[in-house]
Amino acid sequence: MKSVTVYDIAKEANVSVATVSRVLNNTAPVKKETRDRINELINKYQFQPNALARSLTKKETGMIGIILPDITNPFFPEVLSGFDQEARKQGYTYFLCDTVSANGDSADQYIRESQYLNALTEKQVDGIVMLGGRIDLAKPGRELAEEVVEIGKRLPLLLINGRLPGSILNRVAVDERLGAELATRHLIELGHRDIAIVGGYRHMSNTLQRTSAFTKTMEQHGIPVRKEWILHEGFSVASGTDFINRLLSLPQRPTAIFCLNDLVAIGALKAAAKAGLKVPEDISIVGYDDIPFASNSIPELTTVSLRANELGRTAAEILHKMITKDKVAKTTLLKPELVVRESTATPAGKR
Amino acid sequence: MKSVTVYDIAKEANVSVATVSRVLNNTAPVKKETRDRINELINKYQFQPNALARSLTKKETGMIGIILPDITNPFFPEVLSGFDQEARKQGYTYFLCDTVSANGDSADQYIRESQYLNALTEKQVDGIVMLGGRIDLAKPGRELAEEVVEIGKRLPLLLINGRLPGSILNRVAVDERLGAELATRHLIELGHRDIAIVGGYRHMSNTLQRTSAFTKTMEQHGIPVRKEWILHEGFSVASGTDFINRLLSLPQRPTAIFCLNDLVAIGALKAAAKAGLKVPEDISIVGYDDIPFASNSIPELTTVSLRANELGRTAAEILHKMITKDKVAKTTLLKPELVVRESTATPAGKR
DNA sequence: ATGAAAGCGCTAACAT
DNA sequence: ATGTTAGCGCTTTCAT
Repeated sequence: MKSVTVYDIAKEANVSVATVSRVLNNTAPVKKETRDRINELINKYQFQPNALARSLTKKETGMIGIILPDITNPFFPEVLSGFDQEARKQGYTYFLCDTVSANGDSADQYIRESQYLNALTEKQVDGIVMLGGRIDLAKPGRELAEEVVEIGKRLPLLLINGRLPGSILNRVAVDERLGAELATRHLIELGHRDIAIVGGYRHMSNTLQRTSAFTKTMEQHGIPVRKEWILHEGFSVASGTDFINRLLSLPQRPTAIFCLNDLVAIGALKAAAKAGLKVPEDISIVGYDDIPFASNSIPELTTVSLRANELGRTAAEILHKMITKDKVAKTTLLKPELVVRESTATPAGKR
Repeated sequence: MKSVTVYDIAKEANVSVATVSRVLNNTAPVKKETRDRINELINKYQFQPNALARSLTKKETGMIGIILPDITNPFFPEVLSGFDQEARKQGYTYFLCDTVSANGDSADQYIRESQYLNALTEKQVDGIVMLGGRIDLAKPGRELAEEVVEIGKRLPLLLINGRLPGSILNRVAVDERLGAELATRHLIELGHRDIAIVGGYRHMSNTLQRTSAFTKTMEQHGIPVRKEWILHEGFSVASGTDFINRLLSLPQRPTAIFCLNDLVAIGALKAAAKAGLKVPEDISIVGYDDIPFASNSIPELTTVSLRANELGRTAAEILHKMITKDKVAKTTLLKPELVVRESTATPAGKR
């Protein structure tokens, strides 16, 4: 099926392709009469200009790419949704690049990131947003970092909630330390002193930052932090139940648990229920992220909201500015918010 | 920043662009010596062929589009994830087109669908997958349907879990009637006779089909269906709690509730808890979709699995076949599965 | 095995 | 206000 081109339209309208292009893009005045004639033909043939050809000459595609770890993790659809809103508003259409690897191997994930980075630049996207993966590493390998930085030099590249040490890449992020501080202080103010912190990965900078802020906040209140109540290595529901089971088997049990994401908190909720513990009466649980389900669990989860939607929206906004060469701050820091719901309360001993 | 092209490579290698193209695409034998020389240059300059230019001549882009209603609804990320897996395997990169409208107005959604349909064809995608929106309508308007059908004539277009009456469009779907039958029979076999069915929208074909299958199954077992226990108009958590509250205020209460999606079921779970009812002891609840959270609620939700991941994967497979002009069945029907967890049990009266 | 040149469909000077 | 033409960067006959 041969598709119709500007030439076909031009010929039938007895004008040159330039004129057709002019009415298409409204880029120069065209006599109403001929414009009408052309528009009629466009309608008649349902003519759609070939965006590839257009982009080839204009050197802009209106396409952007977003690389993220796993759309199946409920945090990301929220971010993506905000991103989508704003990107759409600016007229972009975007490639979704999910880097999840079937076997959970993170080396695979980084390879995938590289592949997508490549595919996206070949496709001449106007900009790229990255989220998770290597940019969340506490110390990413030199090559891993360099590759991204290199691409960041050739086109607008924005990191969400991550960084590449020493690089000049733009980023937008939610203040990790503040988030952890909010959660910790909430627990302390409720009267807790025996607080565990679980979830995350020791090799990820977010985990490190949050844990460090947690420790600092505890110390500021003169509360000791127990090593055996710090359990990392996991961001899943399953690891959440595992963490709590380990905690419960300890001679000394905490009265509150700060989970480094909501998935872990949900796992904790489940495990607590199975163990016959009531939340928050017997134990308080606070999550992190405020995924949609956090407000639908029983009890509803007290958590730290990363305002994911806004984060995504902001990212798209900034990327757009970068593309249009507007000035943007190198780092945009969003403030997280504590959302107090039902899973936290004053510890039993203090009521 | 001027980017390097085949010409630059060709010149420096003392060959013609044709030769460079040959080694790039491995499309004709090239003397090892010159091939090496070219590859070296490619490496040296980190040369990346411009995919736009390539696509312009090859008339294939390796890009596809997926149009869906709302990535924030946890069912869709599951589908998308399966789709992603397979699409990636086939070397496609895809545009995500989310048609959610801020104000929840479905007219807006259809407009958005049209816009994306247009944008995607202009961008010369190799194929399109549609999900939700107008294709879920029991009777879509003529224009709405025609537009899609028209596009389906020009390029591979596949519908997931939907249809356009009388059209010749390919589709892959999960058997709606079977799903509803599975859920209903499960409840009946448990001993329930007082069963309500809630959720969905009367103008959507899935709601109609499921409700009809529910009714039929009930009748086959000689169980009357009560009109006041059929509550449509909502797929959200909030509508779920609303449905159940209405049900509980009735003089006659059902002993089991079949919710047309998991979100509604979760709302029902919440409302039941607030009303002091124990699930499943006091009332049984079954959902539909098997979203990830269904296995994380307390109690865990008995539900009908649409095998979303597989659905997405299958869609990508079929679309690929359509693109490569392989033969494909017009309709591919997947079988849903009942997943029995904790939210259903024998009714109190029969224990 | 390699080169020359046409063409993919459009936009953007530059003319008129 | 409109036409001519030269690209954009690549692939692909057709020659050699």
